[in-house]
Amino acid sequence: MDIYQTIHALIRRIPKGKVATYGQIAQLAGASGPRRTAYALRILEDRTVPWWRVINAQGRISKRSMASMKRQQKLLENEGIVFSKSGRVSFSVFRWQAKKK
DNA sequence: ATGTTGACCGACT
DNA sequence: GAGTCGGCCAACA
Repeated sequence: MDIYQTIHALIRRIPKGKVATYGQIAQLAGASGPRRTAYALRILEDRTVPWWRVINAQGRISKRSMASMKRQQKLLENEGIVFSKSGRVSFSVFRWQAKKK
């Protein structure tokens, strides 16, 4: 099980209606930096992984393509997540708190 | 081997 | 709030 599979498994644990940041996932996975999370999403093929619940540390959707950004925001809003006028998500309300084991 | 590229982040103007 | 900058380091050419 490589680091990317670990990251995918972690993202699967994010509950509906919550979000996590790249850095948060990377840290939980023991990955060397937030960019590993970004790469893990890039190579993602598993449709069961809720990739749209991963956003950047500014509470904003990271840019890959315009189409994917719109799609991601819509998916999150369908789960009850609210975006501010400036397109940001409030972490105090929607941030996923991973349980310690 | 060497150089470039990021679905990033935090600190700093 | 908006930019810049440097650090990060695996993947890729």
